[in-house]
Amino acid sequence: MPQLNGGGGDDLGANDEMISFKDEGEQEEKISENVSAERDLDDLKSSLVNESENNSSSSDSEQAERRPQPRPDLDSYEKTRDYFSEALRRQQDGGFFKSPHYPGYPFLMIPDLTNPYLSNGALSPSARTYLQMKWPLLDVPGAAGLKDPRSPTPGHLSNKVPVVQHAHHVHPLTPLITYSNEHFSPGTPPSHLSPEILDPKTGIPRTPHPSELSPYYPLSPGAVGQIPHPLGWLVPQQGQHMYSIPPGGFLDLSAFCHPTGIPHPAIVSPAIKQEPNSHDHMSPSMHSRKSPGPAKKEEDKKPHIKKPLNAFMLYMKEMRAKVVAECTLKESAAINQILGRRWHSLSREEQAKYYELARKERQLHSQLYPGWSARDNYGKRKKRKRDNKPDSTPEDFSIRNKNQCVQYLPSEKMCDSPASSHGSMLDSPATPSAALASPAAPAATHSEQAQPLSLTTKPEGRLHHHFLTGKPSGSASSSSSSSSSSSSSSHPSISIPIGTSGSHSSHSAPIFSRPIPFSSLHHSMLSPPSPFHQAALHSHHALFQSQPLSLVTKSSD
DNA sequence: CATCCTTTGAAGTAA
DNA sequence: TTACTTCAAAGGATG
Repeated sequence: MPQLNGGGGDDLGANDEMISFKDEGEQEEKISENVSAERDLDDLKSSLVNESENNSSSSDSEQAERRPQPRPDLDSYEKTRDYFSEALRRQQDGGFFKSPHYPGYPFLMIPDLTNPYLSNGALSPSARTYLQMKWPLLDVPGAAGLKDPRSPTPGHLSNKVPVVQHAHHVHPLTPLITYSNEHFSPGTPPSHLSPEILDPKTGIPRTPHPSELSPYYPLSPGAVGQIPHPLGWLVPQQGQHMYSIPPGGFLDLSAFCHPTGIPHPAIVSPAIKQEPNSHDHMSPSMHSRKSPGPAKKEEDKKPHIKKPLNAFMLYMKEMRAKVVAECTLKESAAINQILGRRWHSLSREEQAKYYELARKERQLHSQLYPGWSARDNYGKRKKRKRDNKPDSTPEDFSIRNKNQCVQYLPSEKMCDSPASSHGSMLDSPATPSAALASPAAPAATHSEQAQPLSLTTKPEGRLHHHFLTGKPSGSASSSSSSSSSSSSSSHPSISIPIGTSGSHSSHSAPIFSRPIPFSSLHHSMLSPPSPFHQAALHSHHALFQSQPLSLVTKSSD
């Protein structure tokens, strides 16, 4: 596996995270990434707050609360990481807990309870049961592993419930685990669970090496509780916990507590949103919860099978909690913007992971639901009215969007992008010029400002394909302006001719909306990401930088 | 209560 | 083939 961190890898991983929001002072980035990040977040928050303040000036309190505690999590990021590393090491040495590095990945999902793709009123899409296991795909200790070092502490564990299902906050990657295509065989009876490879010596389940592990381990609900879980905890997303603590569970909570002692913000909210219905086929105990309703009929008929999550969605699920924790933001729209930026700032390796996961999910999905087509879901969701009316002129775009002219994210101080100091990333940050160039910036009239941000990101939106996917997502071509804002999103598309070479049309090359400074092109993946790629890319690992994506771009002159 | 908002990516439809 | 739309998650905001 790609050893991303040769020794200092950890740091890189951490940096990645921290830098994401860097906006100004990239020069000092090295010096104070934390600070920078914090500041960024603060700005972000402030801006958001301001928004709300405008509406109602009540956020003082909010600000107040934020200030005092400048993201301890970040501060302790390193520590935490180390902490975990050490813990891991200990475990590997024979420690009782074999907790994986990734708090989130190591779980097995019990298929019975969970079809992530089934959702529908009656079927809770998300209720899932997990068992801990090693994440097959992410066995890249490097960046990935450190992804969430701050793993939240299980706020409240319950041994009463061997299987804690949680609704929305499922680990994003779990679905993959569940449906791992490679080993998935539709007909396989879920009876043998054998993920638990007992350590011959200790008798304690050890986490099998990915290679020896089938990602798909159907477990019967009953069995779940019996399997001694090494860890028994999971990184709750957004405050949820799903664990199954063995009766005798020696859960050394302290080990998973936030080193700082400061509870992970996410943990604060105990309110677990449980999907009311969750499963059609669930464990007996759960069954009692749900009374077969009328809905059932429909389900039987045609359960709503959700689309498999794409890479970004997977990423979102994973990171959302973190972002939420870091910021006081609550609005998903805002969070998503942040996530979008972070996404862009991810290194190739990291993105590749998600693409890979997404790919597998799709495969799995197709295996599970051979006949399913995305089309099936069309129209199920109320159609957004956002569609621009065809006739709407480009300027209209401002209209549609909204009502809320909320600028969710503050412009990251522009895109002065750090000049991409390192340009390494996939998206290499746009060169300032590019940003500037963006024509998009419609002269912002007030209304248009409504989405300043949007400009930001979206511009590329359809413009770029991901280097990894290589698949054209849309129109990259038209460079120009397209007039209409095409995308749904409302912003005029920016057509920034990509600088450098952009050209690569040839092999569907990824067209970065942003100039691609370096060779990225050259690895521009002709093919989907693979670990190998990652290795190749390794050299480029860079700190992610902020993304210029954004924001706003000032209007060009 | 339903939909919007917002993000990226995949897949669908229409031309 | 291109261009555009829809949906996937999420949860506060809005009508």
